[in-house]
Amino acid sequence: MEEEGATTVSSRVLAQRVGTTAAQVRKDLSLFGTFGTRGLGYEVRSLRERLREILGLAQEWPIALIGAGRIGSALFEYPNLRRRGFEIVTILDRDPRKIGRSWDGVRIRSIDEVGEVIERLRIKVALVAVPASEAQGVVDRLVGCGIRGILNLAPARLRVPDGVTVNEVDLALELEVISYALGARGTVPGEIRQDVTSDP
Amino acid sequence: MEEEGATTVSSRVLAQRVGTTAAQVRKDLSLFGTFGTRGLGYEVRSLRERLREILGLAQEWPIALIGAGRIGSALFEYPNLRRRGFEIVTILDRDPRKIGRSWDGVRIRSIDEVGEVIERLRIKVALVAVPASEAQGVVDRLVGCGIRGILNLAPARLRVPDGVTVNEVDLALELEVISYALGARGTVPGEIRQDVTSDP
DNA sequence: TACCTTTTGTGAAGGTTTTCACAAACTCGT
DNA sequence: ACGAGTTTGTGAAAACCTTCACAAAAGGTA
Repeated sequence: MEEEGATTVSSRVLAQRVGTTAAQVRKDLSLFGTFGTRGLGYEVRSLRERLREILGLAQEWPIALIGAGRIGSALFEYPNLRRRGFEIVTILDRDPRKIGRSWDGVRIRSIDEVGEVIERLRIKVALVAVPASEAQGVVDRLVGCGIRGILNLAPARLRVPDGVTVNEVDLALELEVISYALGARGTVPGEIRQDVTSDP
Repeated sequence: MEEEGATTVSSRVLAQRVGTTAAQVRKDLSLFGTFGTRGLGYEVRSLRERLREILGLAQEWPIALIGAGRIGSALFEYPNLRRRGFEIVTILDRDPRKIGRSWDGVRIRSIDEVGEVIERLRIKVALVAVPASEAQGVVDRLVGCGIRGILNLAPARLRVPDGVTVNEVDLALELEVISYALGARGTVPGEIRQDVTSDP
């Protein structure tokens, strides 16, 4: 919206863009303080800035990529991560044939160096892209070295201690969600919705 | 559990495995019918079979992969999709240098053939892995050809008509969720939980 | 068969989230 | 400076979801 030249935006327009209702937008924002001006709406630039603060996106996050296979490679080349403030600053793998190579200037290191690297680069978040069978072991080591957040792409349910945040992405599961939605003949609880705003 | 030799399982054990409560498991299942035997629990094999039916996973789903770039390639090689009943049976791209090549026996075709291919192979679900700027255009064509479900990996918000199911996966967004969770000083609504069962 | 144990299925209670609706606060044009 | 027109922030109501708790139904045992 900033790039489109808008200086101000209403809850109704925001809701339309993100697919929810105006009341929801206002309630959600109100949980963090008061952002808008009555009769006018929200000032785009300052709203953006305050949301960035709240979401913890005012800083750059250095990321460790664990697993230099197909998926790891695709993630590394994915330009969107960097654009959104997440930079993969180290790559760790187990395979001796990969260790020592570089991707675009970033050395692939042995997973055994995990502690040293994480401390030196002050890494708090890791992207785990290893086979499912190795995921739990890798995660245990990461947590042991002080990693606080993990985005897990391996189709494995991970156990982590309190205080560590795990977010799982399982593409097969996402396809299963679609499969269920398509199969739902008639009306079944849990149908996929595509909401549109409606406020006076 | 079937592989582990269990023939029967209680709601409590199921809950532990998936990270919820026994009551929740029972309520959820009860929405679709009655599955268990009082005093004994659920028969593993038949529960699995009925859940597969409900989720629409009793069939194999042929999938169209749109976009033969890095991400498309990683998806294609991702063994988990096939294991879970989703098989990529055609690959479509726009780049003439890629069209005509094959990945593991699957020809990369021109996006212009989309209608013909989808009809011939009876494809209902597509995996969209194209740049964000092209996503909406591609999706419009897919929907026009009768695609009913889309798993979108492009970081773009898609508009589709009613009756088409879209599921978006945005890795940067998932990292932002972690960023927020780590930043949350003290207790803030929406904290990440790691539930464990507790039932008498 | 009778009784004890286990575990489901499910109303009711409790809790959370979303929507409604409106006073208060602001802008803008005159 | 004033009045008409917007739009926020938010209590209250409605909707939704989860947990509780227990009768009912089964298996096992003697």
